[in-house]
Amino acid sequence: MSSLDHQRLKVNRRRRRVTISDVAADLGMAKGTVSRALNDYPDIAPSTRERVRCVARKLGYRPLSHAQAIKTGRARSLGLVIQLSEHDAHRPFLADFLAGISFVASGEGWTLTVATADSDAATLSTMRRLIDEHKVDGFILPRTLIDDPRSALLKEQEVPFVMFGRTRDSTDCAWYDVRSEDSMADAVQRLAALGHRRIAFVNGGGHYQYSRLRLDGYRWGLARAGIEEDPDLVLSGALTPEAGEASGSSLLALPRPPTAIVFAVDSAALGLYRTARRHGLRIARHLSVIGYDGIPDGNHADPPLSTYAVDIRKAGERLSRMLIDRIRGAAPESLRETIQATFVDRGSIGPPELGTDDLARLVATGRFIPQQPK
Amino acid sequence: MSSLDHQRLKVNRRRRRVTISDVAADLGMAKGTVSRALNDYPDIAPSTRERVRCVARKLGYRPLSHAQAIKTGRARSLGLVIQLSEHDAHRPFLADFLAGISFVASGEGWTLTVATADSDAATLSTMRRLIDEHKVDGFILPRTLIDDPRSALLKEQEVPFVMFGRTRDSTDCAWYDVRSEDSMADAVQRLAALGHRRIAFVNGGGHYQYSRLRLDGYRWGLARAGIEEDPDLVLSGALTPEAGEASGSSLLALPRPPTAIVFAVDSAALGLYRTARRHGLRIARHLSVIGYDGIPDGNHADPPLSTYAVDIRKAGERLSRMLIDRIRGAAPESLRETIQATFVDRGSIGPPELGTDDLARLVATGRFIPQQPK
DNA sequence: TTTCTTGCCGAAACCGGTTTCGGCTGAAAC
DNA sequence: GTTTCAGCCGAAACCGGTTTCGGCAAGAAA
Repeated sequence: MSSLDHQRLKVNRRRRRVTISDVAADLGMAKGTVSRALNDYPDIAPSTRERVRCVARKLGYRPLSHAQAIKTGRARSLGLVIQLSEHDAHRPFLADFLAGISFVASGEGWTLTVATADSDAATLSTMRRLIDEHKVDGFILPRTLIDDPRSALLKEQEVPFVMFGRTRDSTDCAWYDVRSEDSMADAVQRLAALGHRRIAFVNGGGHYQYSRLRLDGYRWGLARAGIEEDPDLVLSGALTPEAGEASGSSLLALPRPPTAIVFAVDSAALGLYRTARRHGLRIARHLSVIGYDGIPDGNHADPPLSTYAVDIRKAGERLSRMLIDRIRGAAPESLRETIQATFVDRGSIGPPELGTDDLARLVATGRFIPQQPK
Repeated sequence: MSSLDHQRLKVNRRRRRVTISDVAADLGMAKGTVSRALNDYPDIAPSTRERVRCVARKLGYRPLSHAQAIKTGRARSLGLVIQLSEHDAHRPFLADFLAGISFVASGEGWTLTVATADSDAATLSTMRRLIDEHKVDGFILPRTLIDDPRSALLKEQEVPFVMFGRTRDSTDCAWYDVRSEDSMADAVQRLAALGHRRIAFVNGGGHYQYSRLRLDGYRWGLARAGIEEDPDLVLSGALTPEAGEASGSSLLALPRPPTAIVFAVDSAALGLYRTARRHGLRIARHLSVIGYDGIPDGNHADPPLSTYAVDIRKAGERLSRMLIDRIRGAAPESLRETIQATFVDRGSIGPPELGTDDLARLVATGRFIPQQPK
């Protein structure tokens, strides 16, 4: 490389970028040939391909992604619209989720476009904008609902997508999901194995697909443990510590309260600690509790909350991988995976120290008087 | 609109998108004229502009962002590279931060491109890739270091950026920052007003700019309260609960332990609760503690951690706004803002029940103060 | 009336790539 | 010695926009 070339390189670096024409000129070839060589077209001689590669590297050529996109119709970008209206048990995991997605995407030379929205309508209109301007080639849909309007939109617009979580109608859908129902069943069986017979279940929000599944799991667990379901012991709609606290209170106010409670959501489970404190009960000794999600807060509770942890980073990686495959033309049916959460016992469960009747008496005579024993 | 047009519209919606040429053809104009009309060029008659607007809307025309980018050199995308190796006090806030950025960006028709990295080197190479492929027009730099290699790179490449946090050399830098030093000073003064004279400070990581500033703030606070600094009472490097717990232990082991501790980082402050529990001390009664960040976990501690909360969503909004202005040509010097965190007293501070000597004796004798039964 | 603006728009170049098409070359087949 | 046919590459069209430039018409100035 002559010193003049060096100079030009410096100047290019500053003001003008190295284009494919620069590479072609340096090689004395047509720019179309350079493009084909770099994109592994079969009608390019291996020696030529190598020569082109070499010069391109030497000049520091990087194709302009949007210049490619205009002809290929591919922005090489994955879309993720995060809706953060409500409780958001996934909030603490967002960083890991993004890390997983971004890791795989970067490896393939793709990028991640993130937007946020505060309602279903806003989510849809944001997605529509991203589609219209063709900012992204496909979407990852977190937190799938039972009937998800997003998948309807994307199917209609023929935009590829993958879902994190299953949905009711999953025709033409690719998805990745954690089999939380299995964890719920596992939780019940563990508690039963410790000697619990009155095991309650506090579910999360109703319109999420996972709520339905987790309730199923709870029932399987009961069935396998040979325990008959008591409808009084099943509550739902608890996504926050406050709601969890309230659920706990009403369960303890029952004539025959549970000695163990399975929560579908960790953050609700944390609310039970307050309930227990108010009643002078010790978690694990008087009242066993298992959550689900593996949120970090659980570690700071006393005793730390036993829960099922989800490898959310891996979920991001897999979803990213699947979406890219999907965009490249893979059939949605071929892109479906489930995984298990892993149980982490941090000490919030144990054999019941008191039976349900003793527990009821303790609660009743405590500082807190239950509303009305029915 | 004829039914044939309707048909074509449908077909377009499906397979081919509406291009500017379609709009031009419908109007019987040149596509250049349409482009100028839509972009508010002055050499277009108002009536024509209106007519073009109308037809464009009718046909549902949306310009392809990367087709524009090729000529304008603007991808209309903001870049954010998140580095999540270490403690990450900002992790719980990531969602809000993204929401803030995304909110303003969307409003201007821009998008947010997010990438993650696990080291300084990876961060830089990721940024380089985004620059080379011109995926983004500028960057938001979170967690500014004292000497930040990212700003060096961006200055050299002449890529616009805004920093969240100040840095040592801020020439040509736009930034937004929370004056955490003021909060530290405020914390010390509050504690002094409650009667504390032995007030310790546990700092965060050394290479962050904020660590230096917060230490300054602590000192101002001492000076204003008329307390002389005791070097024994200043520790640093505590970013996690574990580190906070250790810092707390070593402070309590001093001959004249502090009766109050100011932490630069909430998550470290939470570690002190464990220390206190181990020593049978009650937070607020025997040991006052103030943190900084306002992480949600603090709410679940017992008693909840008093801290300084930062409006991270607003920070995202402002940074987004500033970066867009910067990309549009505003001078970096004109884009600098600071804001105050707000104190939230949740009950982890109070007047010292014991003097430093009594406290030392209590810790030394290891006499456990039983928790009073309900 | 002629000339000079000025306003407005069409035509075409351009941006930086990709893809199609056709022609040239050399070796194998006839 | 032709003919055929890959293999390989150049030329040019194309993608969907933006921007430059020049020309026409109407109105103002001479």
